[in-house]
Order: sequence, then C-alpha cells, then structure tokens
Amino acid sequence: MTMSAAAGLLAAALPVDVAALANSYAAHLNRLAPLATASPRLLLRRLRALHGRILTSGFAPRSHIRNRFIDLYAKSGDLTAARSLFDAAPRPDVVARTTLVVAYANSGNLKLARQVFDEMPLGIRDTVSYNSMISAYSRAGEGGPSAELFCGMIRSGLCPDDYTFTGVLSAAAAVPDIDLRQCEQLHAAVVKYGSESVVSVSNALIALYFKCSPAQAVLSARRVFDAMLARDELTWTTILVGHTRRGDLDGARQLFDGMSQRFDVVWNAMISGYVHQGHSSEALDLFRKMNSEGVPMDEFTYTSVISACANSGLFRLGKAVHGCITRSGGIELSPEAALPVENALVTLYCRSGELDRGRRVFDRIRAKDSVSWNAILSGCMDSVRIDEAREIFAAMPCKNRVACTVMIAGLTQNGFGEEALRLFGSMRAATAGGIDPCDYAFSGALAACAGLGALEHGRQLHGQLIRCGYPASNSAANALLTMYAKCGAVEAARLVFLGMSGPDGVSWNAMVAALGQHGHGSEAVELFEEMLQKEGIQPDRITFLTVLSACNHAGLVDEGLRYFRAMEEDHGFTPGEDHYAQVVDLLGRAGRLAEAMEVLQSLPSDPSPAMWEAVLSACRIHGDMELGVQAADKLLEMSPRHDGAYILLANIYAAVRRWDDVARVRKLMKDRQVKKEPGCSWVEVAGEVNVFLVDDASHPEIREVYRFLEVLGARMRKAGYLPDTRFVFQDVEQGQKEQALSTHSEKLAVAFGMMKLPPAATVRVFKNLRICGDCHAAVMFMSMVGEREVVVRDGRRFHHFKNGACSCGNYW
DNA sequence: ATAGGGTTAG
Repeated sequence: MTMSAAAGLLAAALPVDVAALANSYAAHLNRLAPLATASPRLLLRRLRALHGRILTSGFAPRSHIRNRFIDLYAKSGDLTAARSLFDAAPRPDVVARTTLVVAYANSGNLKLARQVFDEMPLGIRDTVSYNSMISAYSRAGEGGPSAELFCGMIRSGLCPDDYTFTGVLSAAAAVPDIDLRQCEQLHAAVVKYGSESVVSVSNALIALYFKCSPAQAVLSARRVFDAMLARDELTWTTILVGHTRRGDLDGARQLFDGMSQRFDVVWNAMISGYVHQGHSSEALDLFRKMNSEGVPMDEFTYTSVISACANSGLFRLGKAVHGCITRSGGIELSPEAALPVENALVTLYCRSGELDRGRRVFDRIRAKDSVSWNAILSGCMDSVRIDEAREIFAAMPCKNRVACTVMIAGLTQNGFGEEALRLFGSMRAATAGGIDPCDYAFSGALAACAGLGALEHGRQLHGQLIRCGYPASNSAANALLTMYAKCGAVEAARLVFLGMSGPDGVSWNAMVAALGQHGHGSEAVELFEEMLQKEGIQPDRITFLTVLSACNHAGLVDEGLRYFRAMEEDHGFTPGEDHYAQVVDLLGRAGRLAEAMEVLQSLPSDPSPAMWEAVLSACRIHGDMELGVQAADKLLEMSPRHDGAYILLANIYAAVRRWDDVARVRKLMKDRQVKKEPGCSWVEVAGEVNVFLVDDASHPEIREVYRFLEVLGARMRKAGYLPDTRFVFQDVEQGQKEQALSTHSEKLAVAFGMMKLPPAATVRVFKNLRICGDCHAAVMFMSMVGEREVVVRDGRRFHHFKNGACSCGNYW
C-alpha cells in the first residue's frame, strides 16, 4: 500500500466535513488565480504544492475543484498537467471541456481545441462553449469556421449572446473581401437577438463595416456609431482606426479633434493611423504634441512611434525616442509590456543597417517571443547574412508560420530555392510543428519554383494551394502567375490572371511581363493599355519597366521608346537606373548600339552595372568585339565579382572562336572566386553553359561543358526537377530568328540531349523545338535520347515524330 | 469556462 493511499484511508476514516474542505480548497485556488498573469511560474509551484496536499489527504476531488485546477494549470503553462487531470475525470462536464478548449486555444493549438470541442456531446454544449470556440477562431483570424459554428449553434437551438456576436463579428472582420451583404446579415442577426445596444457588439460591428470594401459600408459604420448611447474608448479607437485604414485621415482627425473627452489611448490610435498610411511626420507631430500636453504614453505609443521611424527611414529620430525611453526611467514597463517596444527596436536597428546593434537589443531581451526571433531573422535575411539567418532559424524555439515564411522568401531571393522548397515541404510535417503554410509561404515557395524553372513542382503547389483554400489571396495568385510565366507556361499564367477576382497592380504587371517575356509583345502592350483604362489600378515604375521589357523582348523598339518618354511626360515618373538600363538594352538588342551609347552618355550620373551589362549583351548578339570588351572592362572594374560579365565576355570570345580567351576568362573567374551561389538556378546555369556550345564540339572547352551538362542533368533528375527551356528559347524569341533557328535550336538539342531527360521533359523539349520550326534539331534531339515515336499537341496543331522523321498538321 | 480596439515579425 502506498503512502498516499494509506493517507486516503486514514482521511476517509476521520469524520471530516468534506464540504468545508472543498470550500477551503476553492478559496485557496481563488487566491492563487491572480498569479496567472502576475507570475505563472509561481502559480505553477503553488498549484503543484496544493495538488500534492490534496492527493495525500485523499480528498476525492469535486468536479468544480478539478475544473479550477485544469484552468489554472493551463494558465500557468503546464498543459500536460491540465490534460491529465481532464483525462482522469470520470465524466468531464461542459465546464471542464470548455476550459480545455480555451486552454488549447490560448496555447495556439486550434486543432486540439477543436478536437476537444468536437468530442463534446451535443447535448451538453452551451452558449459559453460555443462562444469559447468561436472567439478562439476569431482571435486566429479564421472567419469561416467561426461562422460555421455560429450557424451550428443557432441550428441546435442555442441563443447567441453578446460574447457570441463580438466573436463572430470580429472573425468576420478578418475575412479578406468580406461581402457587404454578409455584414448586413450579421447586423440583422445582432438586432434579432437584441444585442445591438451592447457597446462591445456595436464596436465589433463598426470595425466589421470598416473592413468591408464598398464605400457605403462606411456609412453603415457611421450609422451604428451615431446610434450608440454610450461609447467607450474602444469605440473611439475603432472609429478612428477605421477611418485611417481607409485613407480618410482628415475624417479621423476631425473626430479626434472634436472629442469632448479625449481618452488617452485614442492618441495611440491616431498615431498608428498616420503610421499605417505612411504619414510619419504627422504621426511624429502628434507624438510631440502628446509629449508637450503631458498625455501619458504607454508601450503602444512607443511601439507605434518607433515603427513609424523604422518604416519611413527616420532612423535617427527612432534612436532618439529609444534614448528618451531609456533615460526617463520614470516610465516603468513590465517585461511583457516592454517586449513589443524592444521588438520594434530590433526592427528599427536592422532596417537602419545596424544589424549588430539590433542583435544586441535582441540578445538583451530576456523573454523573447516569436516576434523577436522573427524580427532578427528577417533583419539577417535583409542584410543577406544567410548563414546567420540559418543559425538563428535552427536555434529558434518557436518556428512558426512567419518564421518559415521569412526563411523561405529569404532563401529564394538569395538563390537557395531548393533549400526553400525543402523547408516548405517539411514545415507541415508533424515533426516541424505541423504548420499549415499560409498564402505568403506559398508565394515564397512558388517564387522558388519560378527561379528554378521547376514547373512540375510549381503545378503540385498549385494543387495544394487550391486544397488549402487560398483562392482569394492576391499574393499567392500573383506568385502563381509569375511561376507559370517564368516556367514558360503563359497560358496557365493567363488562366490564373483571368481567374482572379480583384487583380491588383502587381497582378497586372506580372501578366504584362508574362506576355512580354514569351514573345507576345503586342499583346503585352495591349494589356498595358487596358490597364491604363482600368479604374483603381495605377501604373507604377515597375509597370513601365515591364512594358519596356515587353517591347524589348518583342522587338518593338519604337513603341518602347515612346512609352519611355510617356512615362515621364504623361505619368510623371522620373526614369530610374533600371529604366535607362532597359532602354539601353532595347536599343542595343535591336542593333542600335550607337543610340544606346548616346543614352549612356546623356545620363545625369555614371552608368550603372546593369547598363553596361545591357551593352555587353548587345555586343554579344551583334558580335561587336571591340565595344563588348570595353563594356566588360567597365563592368568588371565596377563589380569584379559580377558573374554575368564574365559569362557574357566568354560568349563574345566564343562567338569569334577565340578559345584561348574563353579559357582565360574562365580562369579569371576561378581565380577571383566568382561563383554562383550553390543554390542558384540550375536552369540558369544550363542556359549559360549552352552558349559555349558553339559548333566546335571537339574543343576541350566544349567537352568540359558537355561533362558539366551530364552532371547537371543527373542532379536535376535526382531532385525531380524538369529542366526549363526558356532561357535558351528566349534567344529565339528575341528576334534574330533566322540565325537563332539555325544555331540555337541545334545547340539546345545537343545540350538537352546530353542531359538524358525524363520522358515528360523530353516531350517538352521536342515540342519547343518543333514550335521553333526546327525540324532538323528536333530529329537530332529525338535520336539522341533514343525516342521512337512521340506526338505532342500545341493548340490545334500537332507535331509527330516517328522513325527518324518529323511531321506536323492540324487536328481539325 | 467566453468578448471587442490601438503595437511588433512576412
């Protein structure tokens, strides 16, 4: 017999007033409850002590005592203890179950919370248990499940109360593009169940209407606001923030100035409104006014102001605010309250380029949260300190969705696409925490596919994206569109574009680029003209860059020049270096090298590397040795590790068969350690290498390239990527057709033939060769890979290869 | 046992 069992028997034998004991335990637990916020660790110690005493006393726990324990264990952070108590209950009641739902929801594990909720017998569910689950979803921004539960509770005859409505309304506010009609239906439900006079419900309703895009929604919000008999500080912040988020800063300011009694926190709302709209100076003016009027500031004020500085590049001011906070020791912030401020400071220092200082602030934070980790992680990525970012990521205790997304985007942008895709693939695995990727994570992964030319992988992601239900996310759709476009699947890109409910400027730019890059130059220009007519879509600097590039690819030189002029004259954009580089490229590619050089010489500042690169590439196409070498010299002088310069220079030499010079350039690259990042796109390498495949197949340089291609092909097959032909076909599409067809397709056939492609890729290469009209190259390719017969369809045309010969025709 | 706004990371 164990000690506790013996004590239990003893206790049972004694005439103890069990009810009195229960009351004293309950009172004890009530006294402990405030510790949940003040000091969870102390709470846990006390709880364990009390729990131990109860166990040894042999007191058979009453359910309300047990429930209290479950609640407090969860609040002290020991979910395991909470769960085992719950499991030990013979018949857990609604309260126990609801407590556990809330416990899991608060720990961020919505799935477990929902599981406990679902296991709750329908008969015992009450309004509070529904409310708890609904508000859990609402805090997580999950509008769908919250609405579904709301309907479920009405169906089962339960009456929604003000808690229900605040939850459902605020969840609905998190739904992107919430329908005005749905808002009105919810509003009607509020009225029907008599909650319209509750301040919190009205507040949530106002917030909801402001999130709803149609302009008349604002009027509805104002009507609710005007009808309110009592308003609290939340009402005011909601209405102020609502106006500012819709860009109506003046409206907000009028309300703010007209308030008879100004709650202190309302200043924060106004400041954050200015910050959000990028009006940093007004935000800071208000901050100063707040200071001079002696309005008490809190952590929200500091956080807003510091992030205003970080966002608008006012780093010195931000640091001054930091100094003020530290100096005025009078403001005592608890560690919890200081955390967001410190997090904002990490971002401030990282953005100002002082990563090490950001790191020091970060290191000093005692209880770092996920935001702290993510801030320093993204700081490292932005400063291209990839290894450090990898270390941080590995060390992070909380690799959440944002952390993964930052990593994926950062890796992709810095040429580690494969690593990014591996991470994306592993994040949803249970071992990594089972994180469902959000639309931003998808767009990072899709960008990685775009960079790698991994069309098949991208297609799979498309499928997953649909299954995960992100049809409305512009960021995901834009990435998808770009992925298809970069992988050469223009039609798929077009379908994505057409399927979007509200394509934004980025979408339009991406679609124009997609058309432009694949030889549909005039269509690209047409789409651009359509974009100009579109209401609510404004062309930006990127748009013009894209149009110039489209004209460039399609050989629409004069149109390009016209748009270049219109950009400044009609739209008021001063051309940047990138625009000039595009124009130089446009002229150069068209063989108008003299004009290109004129542009270069007329620049207000020195030409950028990109412009010299354009000149160099034009020289490659047109075989202008002299100017080409000059441009390469310039480029290498400016950036000695610019890999493109070496490759283009080698190309120029290869074009005139100066193999010794090619070898010299390659050796120089080696000596100077000009290396592509290990994760760089293989496809790009293949395209690059391909240019060495200029006739002379017996030359040692070329043989080396062949060997390289074989290795490359093996690696790609192993990783499951299909090679992409676009880099090679780009030459074909960019004019020079006759020449390109006679040389490039053949080279391509040889190159891809050497790579021993999997069957699906073989078909694609064959199709592309046929579309280029090069029968000879297609036949050569097919015999290299040992195919006997292949039929591929291209629209209504088909291409047929059989017994060493090609034919083509129409299906109907 | 349950709620609403304002802050920080992509």
